[in-house]
Amino acid sequence: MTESRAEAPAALPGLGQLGAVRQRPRRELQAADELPVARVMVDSPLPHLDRPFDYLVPAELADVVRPGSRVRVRFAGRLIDGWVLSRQAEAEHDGRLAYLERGVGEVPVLTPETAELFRAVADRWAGTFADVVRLAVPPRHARAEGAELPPRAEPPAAPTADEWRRYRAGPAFLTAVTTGRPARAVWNALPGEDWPARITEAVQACLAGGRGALVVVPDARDAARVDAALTSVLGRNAHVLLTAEQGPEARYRRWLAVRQGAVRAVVGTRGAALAPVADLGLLVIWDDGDDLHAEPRAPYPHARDVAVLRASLAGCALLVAGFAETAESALLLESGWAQRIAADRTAVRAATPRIVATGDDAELDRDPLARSARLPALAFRAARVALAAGRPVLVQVPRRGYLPTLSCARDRLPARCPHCAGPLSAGAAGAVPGCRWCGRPAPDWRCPACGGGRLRAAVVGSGRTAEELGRAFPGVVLRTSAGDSVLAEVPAGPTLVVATPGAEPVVAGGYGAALLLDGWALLSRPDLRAAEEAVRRWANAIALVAADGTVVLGADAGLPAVQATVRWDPAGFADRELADRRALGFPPAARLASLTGAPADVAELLGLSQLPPGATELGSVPVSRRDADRADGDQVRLLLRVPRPDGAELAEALHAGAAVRSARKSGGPVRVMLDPQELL
DNA sequence: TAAAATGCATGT
DNA sequence: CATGCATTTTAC
Repeated sequence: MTESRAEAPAALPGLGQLGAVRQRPRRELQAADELPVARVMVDSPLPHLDRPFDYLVPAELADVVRPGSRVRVRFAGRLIDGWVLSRQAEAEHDGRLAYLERGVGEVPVLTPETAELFRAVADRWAGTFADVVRLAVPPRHARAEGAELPPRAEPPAAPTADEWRRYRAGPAFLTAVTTGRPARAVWNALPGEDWPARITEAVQACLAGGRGALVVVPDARDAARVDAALTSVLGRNAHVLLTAEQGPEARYRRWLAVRQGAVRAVVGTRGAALAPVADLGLLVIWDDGDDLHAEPRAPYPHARDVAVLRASLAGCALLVAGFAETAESALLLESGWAQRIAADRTAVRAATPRIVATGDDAELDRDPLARSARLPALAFRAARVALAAGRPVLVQVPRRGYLPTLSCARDRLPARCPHCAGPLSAGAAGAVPGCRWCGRPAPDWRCPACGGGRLRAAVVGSGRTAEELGRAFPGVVLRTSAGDSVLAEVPAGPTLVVATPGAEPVVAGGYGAALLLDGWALLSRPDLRAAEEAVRRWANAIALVAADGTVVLGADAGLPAVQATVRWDPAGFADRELADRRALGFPPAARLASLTGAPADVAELLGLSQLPPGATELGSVPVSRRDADRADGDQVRLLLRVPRPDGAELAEALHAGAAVRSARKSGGPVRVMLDPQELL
């Protein structure tokens, strides 16, 4: 019922075989009277086909094929899917036009706003429109199309901004959202903040003003928390939850309800940043430093950057929120594009538990067994006090599986390449250390901080923590939340909760204490974002601790990341991080692109791309074969850097280069990523 | 997977 | 050096 076919007339009887072949059943179709040309984007992964194609709209489809409609078209012989960008009076193509084969579904899947957004996302990340549509529009499910839409919820009253009064500019932001002004803010949430409730108030403010709202969170557990908060305030029908782990039918049904404007608020994970919310008034992104916001499928957009782009295009309000703050957020503030929403120091002090860093005990550190068996005395005492008072204790342990890399033997700062500031790696045992980015050897490396020349391998992996703790605190209930058994919540009471970052359960009233172990390991990771990531993980754990609780941070108190955490100064840390990145020429101060593929293919793409004049090549390095990746040949990765203003030009050049390669059908695939998340 | 363009062998 | 048939390329 939902498919409309442009029927070809039945073959005429009596027409000879030869005749039938000669004048091909040239379908006697008539073009629509009004706007007979449809401008169509075809669903092809080939970059050189990433442009509109003109088709004639048969009269039978005149009413069902609208801008945004999904269609089937004959393209180079085969039938493929496409999306109608617009209906036109005239074609741009001067050759013969084919007719659209049929329409698919009644509801146009693209809106003018999302069509523009998808094009902008494709352009920003050097990808194709079709790739972005694939991320944004769930697979069609015919049964879901027949489903009834939920009843429309009435706009709620504007919320009281009571809890937002703790933050400077907080109530003003809610007012701006209610009145439809495109306010843009970076919100530094206080520890212990019931952030799903605050976000719910912002959504309520937006709905009260008659516009739609969209909330993007890192994972399904966070989405469920916001979903519950929204339901408790707005009821069941005012919003939907859009996450990848729903079944295809439910997913498409909810997406359609949003598309048709039956539901005006959405909470979901990264893909939801592209959801077709009608008349968007507010975008919220929570914990934008979480790498789950980075989409692992082409063209690899980051949900925060999508949100920033979309807020600009749609002219809507944006709230970039979290307990921690990223260098990207700091740049939004520095440029004046966004304003900060934060509490003053008095309120911060009142809300923050006591946080102490243990420093690092060199002796414990040298012996990993001793390290896991003997908790620093401070941590042991804090845990015992909390448990004795009948309160739960959170123990945060890093996930296993970090790469062995090199750091200064004395102060443990990551060893960086003197030439390009990439991380040094030992490579084969005993080999000369070399740079993971530019491949240069660094035989006479010296630590820029302390002048030391000795390197040490930083290998991490603490799986035994739970066991060891059980022995240290006999008789105490021990729960773990990690990997595929993540707890959303634990009951209040004297429990030891061992969790990996991102999997910490919440507890009513907050934890009595938190022990953040192996901090030095987090900080000595080779990643560019290691320090920012460490601060973010610590901040998220600290935020779960009661204001009268204690946090023991197992890291050297002299390190800037540790100091910022102990003082609860995520904003100051982000500013500093931004300055550091600028000095090194890294995102977000500069824009990078990585090209990964067989050496010849990478070289070919580079040769075909007209890079902006300011582009510099950071050299190509062999890429270690990723887990289940194809076994074929050695791959290299090339990094390109341009000044931030040239980012669009860089993306365009690479897309154009890829288009030439695909038109030529030459060579194997090259993966292009802009501002890639992990820079090992 | 349909037409158009190109390549190629064959016969004059 | 046309002609017919096979193969490759284009893509509306």
